[in-house]
Amino acid sequence: MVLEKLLTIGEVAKSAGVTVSTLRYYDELGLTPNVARIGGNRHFGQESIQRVSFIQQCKSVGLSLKEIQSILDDESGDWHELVANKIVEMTATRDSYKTMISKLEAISACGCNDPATCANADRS
Amino acid sequence: MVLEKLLTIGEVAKSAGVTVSTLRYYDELGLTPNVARIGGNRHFGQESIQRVSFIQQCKSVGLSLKEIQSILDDESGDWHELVANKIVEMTATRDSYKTMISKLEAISACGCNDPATCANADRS
DNA sequence: ATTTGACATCAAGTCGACTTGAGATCGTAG
DNA sequence: CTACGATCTCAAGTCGACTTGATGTCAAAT
Repeated sequence: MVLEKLLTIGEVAKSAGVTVSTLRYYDELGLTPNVARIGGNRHFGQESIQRVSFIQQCKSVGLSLKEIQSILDDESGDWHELVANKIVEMTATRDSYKTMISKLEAISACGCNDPATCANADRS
Repeated sequence: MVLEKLLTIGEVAKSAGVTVSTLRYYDELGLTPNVARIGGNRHFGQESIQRVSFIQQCKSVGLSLKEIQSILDDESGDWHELVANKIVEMTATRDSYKTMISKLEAISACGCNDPATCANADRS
């Protein structure tokens, strides 16, 4: 393989769109492997940018850092199950969202201005 | 109107499926209006149960207590906009979820076991 | 008379994901 | 050699939504 240029923490931060403190925090948690120390300073492989972006994507859909870690570290294929469960969860959330929307819209039409107790809201 | 029986904090907690501490906390934030004090003790109107359940529903779709408060307190119709924005947000989340799923499934098929950097993942 | 149970207040603790701040050190340009 | 910006560590702070703990009051049951 070709020698790849290692990146400073600042470069990774800029490319991945996170702060350097966040990167140190991730490193501390072991979310970024292959971090070389040269004179105390961290040096990241190129793949780190993709990896950190992936973490952000996962976070944006509601995964915790712990869950993300178990996906990234997985040796056993467990993340398939984890992801499957998350899909179910997410679908449920979407459904209750729909319910709430129509509830609110019914109340909106009613004009009573009390979302919580409006009679129109009961056709769930 | 008919005289309604007021409920103790314990009764509301049981019916709405939350702890009494949570109810005290909500009361402190002003999320439960019409709380009468009789000899120091809180007494809630019947509607409190629906109201608290409504709050739980909203929370479950990702609204913060502040946002919920602005829906419940709203005089001006602003909550329509708030809800509309949340729908957009939620839809976006769902979309990125889909993207992530197919990404993970592609990697799963590949077997390289590095979700973050798998080449198969790039057909976003 | 005392114990029990439900209620009260108030301060402090918890958890996750960071951020902020203080003070030290690295690496490079002049 | 010095100055500068980027980096380092470590401790503490932040925010939201509660929970936990200490301590106190009150009414009803034993």
